[in-house]
Amino acid sequence: MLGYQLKHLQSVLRSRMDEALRPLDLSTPQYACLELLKRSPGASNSELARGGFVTRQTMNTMLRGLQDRGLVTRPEKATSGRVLPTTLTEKGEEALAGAVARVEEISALMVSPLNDSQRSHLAEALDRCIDALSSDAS
Amino acid sequence: MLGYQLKHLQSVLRSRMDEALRPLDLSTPQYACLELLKRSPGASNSELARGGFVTRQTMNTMLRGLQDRGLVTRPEKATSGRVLPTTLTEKGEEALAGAVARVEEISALMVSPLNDSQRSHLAEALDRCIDALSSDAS
DNA sequence: TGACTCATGTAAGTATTCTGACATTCATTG
DNA sequence: CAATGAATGTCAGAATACTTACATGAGTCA
Repeated sequence: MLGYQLKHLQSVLRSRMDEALRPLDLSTPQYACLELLKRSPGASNSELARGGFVTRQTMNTMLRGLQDRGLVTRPEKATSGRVLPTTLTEKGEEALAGAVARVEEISALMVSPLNDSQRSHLAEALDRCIDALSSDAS
Repeated sequence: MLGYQLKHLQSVLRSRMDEALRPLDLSTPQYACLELLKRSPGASNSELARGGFVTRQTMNTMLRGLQDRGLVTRPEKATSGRVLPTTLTEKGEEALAGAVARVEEISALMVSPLNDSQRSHLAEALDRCIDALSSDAS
């Protein structure tokens, strides 16, 4: 039953976010990718894939799209190993800034029926559920 | 931030469910479809699509797959309108029963770190968030 | 040093889901 | 009654994500 609620909320949230980001020509996964890069500049493709909960092949094609649009940059050759550290461009930061503003609105709307205490408890509960399922299956 | 947690939990849950259902040759969306049919026997394709948070085209192809495997039945022609009421077959109910057992385990594991009160509050909070985002955008 | 293991980036093909479009049926409404 | 609108089922094509597979580079250990 809780799994169903999760899917429901995720579905609605995804719809709202896609709507809000469409004017910027960004999808929700693309937004997530930019957000990850903001937090972890120079992250590798694989790291971004793990952070975005997609395969590294999927993230790879996403990065190419963002790269072709000039939102992110990757060096031609790796300096060490095979890792190509990705960073946001100026243009990418601007796009992200606009996107964040829109997403924040939706996020705020989503939790608007909850007070601060309830929000903390919700976040705490979700983290515990994640831990419980993440046990050890790699 | 909460959106990220939701995506994370959903991702892990989906993985665990797919693993658990693989021996039965069922995907998580297929399981959801069978579960919906159990609760609403004779549901239409569109109703199932709404309940499973997918488009009716997607649900249509899913139903064909389940139909070809003999898990669900649809009449050839509609008795009224265009609706083709779908129902679980004997074989479908058996498959669902096996699937439910496995899914229940995972569901139980997921909420194992929470006590009864916390589980209620979590469910309540999720419902409120859903309502807040579901306002009026059709 | 050399074999082994592991993680990474990438390519190709498959699977899944969505968007756009159309015909059909029922209900409403003038 | 005729016309309109809404909902349904379905087809075709595009987008998206995944699986399988392979080559490359780094670290480990005998």
